[in-house]
Amino acid sequence: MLNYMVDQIADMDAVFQALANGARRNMLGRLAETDLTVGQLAEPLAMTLAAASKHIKVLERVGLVRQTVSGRRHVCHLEPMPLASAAAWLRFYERHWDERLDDLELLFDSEPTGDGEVR
Amino acid sequence: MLNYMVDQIADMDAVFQALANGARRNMLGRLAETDLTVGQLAEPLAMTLAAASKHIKVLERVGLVRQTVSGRRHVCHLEPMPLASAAAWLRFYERHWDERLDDLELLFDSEPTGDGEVR
DNA sequence: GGTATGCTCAACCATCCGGTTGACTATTGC
DNA sequence: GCAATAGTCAACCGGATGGTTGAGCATACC
Repeated sequence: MLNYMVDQIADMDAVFQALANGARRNMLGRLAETDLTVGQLAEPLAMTLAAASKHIKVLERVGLVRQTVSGRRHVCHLEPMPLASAAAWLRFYERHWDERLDDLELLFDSEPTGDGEVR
Repeated sequence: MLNYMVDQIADMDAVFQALANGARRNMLGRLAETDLTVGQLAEPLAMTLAAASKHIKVLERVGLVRQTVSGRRHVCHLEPMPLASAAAWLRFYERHWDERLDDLELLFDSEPTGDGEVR
């Protein structure tokens, strides 16, 4: 019943699209620590303020960021729920990569001279 | 140390980009059940074989699908590891949406006439 | 009041994306 | 051998993306 809410927050295409950009993932990562202004988000990202502002609007449109104006500063806040729905989609495939990793471990275990060093 | 391998498989941008399309996610979902040919993957997806072929190539480029030719049929096989690296990136944010869901539950618990029905 | 700061908006540009069509290759079945 | 089947490839097209510049608008500071 909570899952229903999680799934409805934004459509998958747009969420994954929003995540398909390093600058935006960088922003999300830093917003996970604390709220930041547009300028602070832009600062380490070799691009103009206008470009950063557009990235933030992409994140806002899919519900990943909420922006509140405080004086002349626009403060951004992480809204994590769309990430939960993306994670939920991925979780369906977990058994597949688990099997794959089990196979790998089996391979390592049967390695005769293995000392933990991979290659 | 296995994580190292998982993270290296493909760059995040491309993986999330590949997932940012419903047709491609549909393909992955069905490949999770069983291997399928290009034609079988295309069949339920209102688009030409050529378009489907291009989607499959996107999935191949990021390592999500491996294609083997068998006669005139091209059989596609799910390669799940890039999904694991996407999931790993998302897992970092899990605590955020967990907190958020806890807040929601708290809200529901304090609801005076709550009977479990969400609107 | 006047100037610097923080940010948005609109216009523009090059590139990418998702789709089509048409031509082509290779296999299969009669 | 010939026609049908299964796919790929290249060219093209319209719309989305990711960036820039320049203008404009509030707010903060002296």
